[in-house]
Amino acid sequence: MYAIVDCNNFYCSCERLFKPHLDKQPVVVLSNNDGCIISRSDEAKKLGVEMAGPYFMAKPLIEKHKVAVFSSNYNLYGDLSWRVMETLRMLLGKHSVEVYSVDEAFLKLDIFPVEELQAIAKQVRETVEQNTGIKVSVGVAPTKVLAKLANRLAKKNKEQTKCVSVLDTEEKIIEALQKTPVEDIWGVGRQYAVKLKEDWCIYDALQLSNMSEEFGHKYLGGVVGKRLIRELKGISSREMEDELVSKKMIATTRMFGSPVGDINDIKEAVATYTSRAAEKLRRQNGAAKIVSVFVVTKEQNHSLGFNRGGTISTYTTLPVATSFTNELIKPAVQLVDKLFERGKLYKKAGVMLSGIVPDESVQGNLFLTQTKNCERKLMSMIDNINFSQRDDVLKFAASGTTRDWKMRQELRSGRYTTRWDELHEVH
DNA sequence: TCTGGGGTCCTAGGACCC
DNA sequence: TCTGGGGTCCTAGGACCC
Repeated sequence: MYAIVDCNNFYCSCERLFKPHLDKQPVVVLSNNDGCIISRSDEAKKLGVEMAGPYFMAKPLIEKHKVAVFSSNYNLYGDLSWRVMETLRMLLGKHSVEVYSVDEAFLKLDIFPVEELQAIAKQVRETVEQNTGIKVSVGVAPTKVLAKLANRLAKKNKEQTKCVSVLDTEEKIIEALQKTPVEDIWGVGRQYAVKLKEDWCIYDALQLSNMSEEFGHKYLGGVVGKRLIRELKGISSREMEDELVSKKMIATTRMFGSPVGDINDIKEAVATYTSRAAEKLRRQNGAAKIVSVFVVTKEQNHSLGFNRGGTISTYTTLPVATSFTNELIKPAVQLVDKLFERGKLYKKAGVMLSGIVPDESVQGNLFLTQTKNCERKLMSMIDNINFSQRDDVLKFAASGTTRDWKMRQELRSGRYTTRWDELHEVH
């Protein structure tokens, strides 16, 4: 049996932890650049504030009901996430915990008798709340997909379920399948949902679970779809995965605070994003061989509806994989010259590092020149200082100093748990 | 005026090889 | 008139996730 543990309205809960007067008050958290709404408290949901909706469109509603609004504060969320995951590892042993996202983890519960699962799930929920202040919901079932389904139902009906739902009998599974619309199944996105309903008249998970594996393979993305159908039938087909220690691709991309038309601003932004991506690369002891850069133009199109704008990208392959910021910034900035067109306005840029290999020489390498080893020490010093002081105390000149393009983040709360100078004060 | 960021996996199709 | 079969590797693009 598997469990999925999912933090309730995670980002909003993090904000509330340090602002207890907001308990029971509507709260929302915005995406980067204060663009969209990415987390809502139950009260905000009830008011009709929509998930992933643009902030400016929800603003009248938000102001009318005095909803508390926060820019996203990833330092805070990341740290609280770590505390939640540590609690789970402490309870079940680290080999039974798979961190799936910042606010979700799968647990493998095979060692427990089925009749104890309800109590265990309850204990998990209570311990996490006790230790971290974060409320979670727990769904338990024979497969990961069914566990997600259980979790969703637990959350939907908090009073009755107390945020715990265990599908330990055939009847409970069928009932849960029946109650789940096809678009709410984990692994069915917008496209497939439309196709299932329009082409096949499949509206709920029970109907989908009665389809054949071949159907899944043919119409829901090959082996992925086949696996999905099997999981719905109760045949576990997604095992626990090892924690993804090394990423295959590392990206840093941002919207600009306002549209940018100056190539030098774009170069500064790209240099900054490259520095950040290189930091992530070094954290996993990797070195990258491919540097890609993309820019997104601001659409001149005034037609109704939201236009995603055109993305233009290009990449370069380095002769030798590297993790040194300076060696990555140079090619990245050169790529901007290839992409930039004078007279156009840009709203976003990004850097991606791929072709990632383990940086063998990280332990020191006899054949490495002395200067390389010096550079490596320099990089690790920069990382340490930036980490312990504040972001970007030390940066490369190419990143610029004025940063006119920097994203908006006007409503961010303090980084209470990761910065001494922003420690929460109680008066 | 104003719509995020960071990932994964899979498939199809082309280039190339023997 | 008529021109194989099997494999690998790479890339672009689509779908999904939170």
